[in-house]
Amino acid sequence: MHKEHTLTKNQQIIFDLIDKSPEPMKAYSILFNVQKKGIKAPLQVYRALDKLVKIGKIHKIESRNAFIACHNSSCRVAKATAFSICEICEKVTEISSAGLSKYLANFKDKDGMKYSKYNLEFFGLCKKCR
Amino acid sequence: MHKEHTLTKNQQIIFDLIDKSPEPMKAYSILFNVQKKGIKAPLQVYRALDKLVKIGKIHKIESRNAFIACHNSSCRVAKATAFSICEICEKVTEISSAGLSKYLANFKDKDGMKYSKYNLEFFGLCKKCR
DNA sequence: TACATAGTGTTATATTATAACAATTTAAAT
DNA sequence: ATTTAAATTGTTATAATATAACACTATGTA
Ligand SMILES: [Zn+2]
Ligand SMILES: [Zn+2]
Ligand SMILES: [Zn+2]
Ligand SMILES: [Zn+2]
Repeated sequence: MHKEHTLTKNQQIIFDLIDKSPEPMKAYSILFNVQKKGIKAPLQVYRALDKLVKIGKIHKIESRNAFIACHNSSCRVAKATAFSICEICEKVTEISSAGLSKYLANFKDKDGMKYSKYNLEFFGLCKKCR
Repeated sequence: MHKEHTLTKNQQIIFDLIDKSPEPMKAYSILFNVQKKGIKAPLQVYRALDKLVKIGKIHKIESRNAFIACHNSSCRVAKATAFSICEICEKVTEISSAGLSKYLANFKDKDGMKYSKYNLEFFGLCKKCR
């Protein structure tokens, strides 16, 4: 059993927004959307995002500078993430494949080193766009 | 045999700089370093970087917004990249593993879709920092 | 209570990246 | 050789992304 993090007000507002979004959200788009709830400055957004990433509630899509809610109960730690990204419609899906995560968690580089943390982004065309 | 790209003056200057650097370089650091050679504006740097990335001479380390020269003859196409990143000293190494690239090139998601393009970033501590 | 840790609100600023436009160079195609 | 298209350049301005610094408040814990 892992520890549940109680989100603060700002964290909850921002998580809810991202969680409801069908697509990854960018920081300033988040800011725009939560201004009516009293979150007025970029830092307030970035601080909440940092924390949410740290506890694994959301992930950052590095190639897009955007954030997506985690729907994969197995990666609460935010340390091993994989996504597929459509290069046309920008749809992003978190990949949850036991085989893939096992392979990557066990991967050793030339020096025999293992890495417990990674981020993988696949690019292609989604079903709709093909 | 693949086509050799003849670099333009700006592209060559910027590639040489990145290629000689022991660590990934950021765009504005590149700009600072090439100003004495007549490249004065960010756009001149970004345009060269875009092209160099496209032809696979350099790669972008997405999580660091930095650029590294490719020393892996097998990924000229810039479509399948993997790196290890030290979270302390920020050393970045391009991973060239036939097994890994084969596994990822053949990976199919839940819908049976394959992806020919991907970027993978491993995080950990390098030998020196452990 | 006292202390430490985390979160907040705010202003200002740093860093990363692109828009828009005019001119020039390069490589092909006729 | 001349025309044409594509790529590159130079330039100014601006957009988008992210952090520094400071004073203050809330929360948990000893
Ligand atoms: Zn996840
Ligand atoms: Zn799509
Ligand atoms: Zn490479
Ligand atoms: Zn290191």
